[in-house]
This record gives sequence, C-alpha cells and structure tokens, in this order.
Amino acid sequence: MKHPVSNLTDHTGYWMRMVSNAVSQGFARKVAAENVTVAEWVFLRSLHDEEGIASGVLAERMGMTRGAISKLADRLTEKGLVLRKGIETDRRAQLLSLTDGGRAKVPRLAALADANDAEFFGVLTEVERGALLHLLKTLIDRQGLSTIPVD
Amino acid sequence: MKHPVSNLTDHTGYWMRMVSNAVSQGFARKVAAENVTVAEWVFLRSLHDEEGIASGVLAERMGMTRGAISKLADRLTEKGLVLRKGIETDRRAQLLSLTDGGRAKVPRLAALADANDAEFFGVLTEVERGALLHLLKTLIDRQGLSTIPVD
DNA sequence: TCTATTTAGTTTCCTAGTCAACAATAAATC
DNA sequence: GATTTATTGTTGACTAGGAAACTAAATAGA
Repeated sequence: MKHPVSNLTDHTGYWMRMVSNAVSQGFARKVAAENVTVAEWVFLRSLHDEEGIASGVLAERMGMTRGAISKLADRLTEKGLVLRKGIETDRRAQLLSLTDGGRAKVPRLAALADANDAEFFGVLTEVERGALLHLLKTLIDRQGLSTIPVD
Repeated sequence: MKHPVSNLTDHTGYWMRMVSNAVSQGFARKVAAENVTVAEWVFLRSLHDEEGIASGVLAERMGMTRGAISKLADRLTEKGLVLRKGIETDRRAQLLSLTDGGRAKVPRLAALADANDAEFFGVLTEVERGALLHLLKTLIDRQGLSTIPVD
C-alpha cells in the first residue's frame, strides 16, 4: 500500500464530536426559545452562584477572551439581564451581577438544560450513563482540563 | 427549598463538551500549522475518498448550509487545493475534486488527526477506550445521528 | 410547448467569536 | 515621588458560519 490515510471515523474524537455537537445543538435550540445563547446561559448561571464576578475572571473560567466577555456583557445588559457595577478600590475594574430579570430567568434555563440532558442521555441505562460519566471525568482528570465549555 | 436550580456540572453534556472541545481545539491547533481549518480537513478528506462530489451532497453530509460549503470551496480553491468541475448533463451543477496539491496534503493532515487522537485518548487503557467508543456509538445509534462533525 | 415549479449554487446581511491595539488606572521600581 | 511596567476592560478589523434572497437552469404540468 502506498499511502495509508486514516479515515475520519478511525478517531474516537470523531464519534465524541458527533455526539457532543448533537447535545449542544439541541440545547442551543431550546434556549434560543428564551432568546438566549449557550454562552449567555453559562454567563448567567455563573453569576447566579456568585454575584459580582470580575469580567476577567469570568473570561478565564469560560475559556473566552476578555473581548468576548465584554461583548457578551453588552448584549446581556442590553437585554436587561445583567448589571455592571463599579468598585471603589480599583477604578478600572467592574463586577458583573444579575438583575432581577436575569435572576428570574436562570431557573427556566436550568430546566431546559435538565430536559435536554435527560432527553439525550435518557436512551442509556443508568449503568451506561454512569460508565460514560466516569470515563469523561477520567479523561478530564488525566488531561487536567478545567475550562467551562461554552459553545 | 425555593428554587432548585441545577448546576452546570449536573449535566452529562457539560462533561462531554469539556472533553470534546479539548480534543477539537487541540486538533484545530495542529492543522492550523498546515494552514487548514477543521472544516477544511473534513472537506478535503471527503474528496479524497470520493472524487467529484456535488457541493449540495457535501453540505448535507457535513451538516452545513450550501452557502457555507460554497465559501469553503472558495477558500480551498484559493489555496489551490480544490477544483470545481462543470458537468455536461446539468449546467447548474459542479463537482468538487482535489488538485494534486490537495491530494498530497491529505496524508499529512490524517497523520495529525491520528496523533491528536492518540495523544488525547492515550491516557485511557485499551479497555476504557473501547468502552467509551461503544457508549458513544450506542448513543449515536439510539439517537439516529449521522452528520459528520465539523467544528 | 410554454409556463410554473423545483433545484444547484452564490451572494448579502447578520451573529458571535478571536486577535491585537488601545486608554485608563494601579503597582512596582528607581 | 516620578517613571516604568502591568493589568482591566473596550474597541476595531477580521473570520467562519447561518438564513434568506437571488440567479440560472432543469423538470413538471397544462
């Protein structure tokens, strides 16, 4: 044989991406009905746990650039879901927090996330699902991954 | 309890996406060194197997719009990797195929894909890797997924 | 046949990111 | 204390994709 060129389907990453994209696109479609993107959902959910995050910190956690977070914050402010608050001790910095509307939106979005996950992984048995989760966490641990997936 | 809002980490899709994004971004970084994107890789690899694909067919398989494929073909033609050929029986249609340069590039890209997969999933044992693959294919089967993942 | 509909691919406008330059401010160094 | 350096967030230019309008050509229907 001259050139043993591997197939797309030879890679585990191919199958992983096929599944992952389907889950993610399904969720994106659901939250779009609430006029929110997946990145916006992660942003809002993060602020729900921890009011007053600096935008740089959020950028770090979400694996996005500060520029992207800046624009994301613009859009969410525009939609009335997020507020930027100045801080006395550093006039460059700002802390991001939810408006009442933003806070009210989070449980509805969380319910969509629950439904999407149940719908998608519900075709597995409890044992299969546990095994999958264990394998994923093993990979994450051994590869030292940590950034919150956003897209 | 008032509002039982699930955490981001409560969903299997969250962990799946974390892993999948890492694999995909690693591969994107590798092929960028060959001046190619992941979508371009899938495009080239598809043409390598089957010369003369209609762009609409490719759009279908890759789960992209015809518009996106049109632009992708533009870029690859610009780079001298792909050719559009007219066809006698239908003057609207065109068949896409690789140039010699495009054909020569595929094995190098395939090697990068092999390396990326090995690097990423190499931290699993053969048994673990087999189990993961089986679970992914089970999901794909039960959910009826088929489009080639591109991003 | 000739008109209406469908189909193949392109183009335009829009979105959501990156990257790199930037302004304002804070911190470090001399 | 003045100056250099680092840090925070924003901006502008660019990229890759989707949605829908569009063009040209083929097919179906009367």
